[in-house]
Amino acid sequence: MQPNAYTGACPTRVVLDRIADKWAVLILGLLAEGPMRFNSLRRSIERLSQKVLAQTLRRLERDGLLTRTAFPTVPVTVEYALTPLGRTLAETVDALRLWAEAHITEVQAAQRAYDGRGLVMPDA
Amino acid sequence: MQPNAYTGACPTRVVLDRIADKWAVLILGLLAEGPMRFNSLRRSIERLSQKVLAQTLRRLERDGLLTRTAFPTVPVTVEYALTPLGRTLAETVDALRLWAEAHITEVQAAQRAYDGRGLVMPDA
DNA sequence: GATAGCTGGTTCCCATCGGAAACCAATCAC
DNA sequence: GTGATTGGTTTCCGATGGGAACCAGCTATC
Repeated sequence: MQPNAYTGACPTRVVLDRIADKWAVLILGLLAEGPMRFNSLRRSIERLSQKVLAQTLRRLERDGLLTRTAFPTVPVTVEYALTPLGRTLAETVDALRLWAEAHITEVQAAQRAYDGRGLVMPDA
Repeated sequence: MQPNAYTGACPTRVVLDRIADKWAVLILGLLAEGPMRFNSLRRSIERLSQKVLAQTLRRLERDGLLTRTAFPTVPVTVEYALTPLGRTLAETVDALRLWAEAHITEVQAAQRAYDGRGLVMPDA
């Protein structure tokens, strides 16, 4: 049996749900440039709360995409780094972020055109 | 000013949040092969509810990624098709799905290893 | 002629999730 | 002793997500 994300029971769904995530994309994009520490990540990604950062990091660690290393310094230092597997994914998801940054103008123009048609808008 | 997804106020965030979405990835992947109708999409993507499909489609339409065309047949026929902009995105997000399908085995192995360490697991 | 089925949705309700803020231990600088 | 650092966890509440039911309008079947 080969994986097929369109099949509901396929475990690929779970993985896709994890990596098709705004915060995971941004975290992997940063770690692609080198290892980083918890608070450094938090300060680099605006509006990302500690709770969600911790959750996302632990899930990515569980999926074998990054490693968590704690150094017994004082205060404790924790470093997050991509695994080889994570590095292959980082290239893929970074393309998503780059697409968004490259086409934001076109998307915003489309939104204005859509909203101007006097229809009910999905959300703000 | 150039777009930067790491800045909280950047509109890129909103776009990234929309395209870094499990259902959007699967929908765009199907539409890349040609236009499809509402119920055809619904049947092709298992466990996707009507409500979420309708929501996702309308947001993608608002963002200028796909077009919605209703034909006055009986019963009414509604066709969804990618725009040129949506086509550029579809290639990018399809890479995500393909990554998930290609590396699912490694991810599952990592999960078993992580869970076997006797730690608290993030979730099931 | 009543029932079931198709089309493409919308609405209701509840569980889950996300985010803000508070709290934590331990240690250092002032 | 007061404040700041480290890397989190806990609490609380509002937003979000998904399942199921419902809708109109027409057709095909029994």
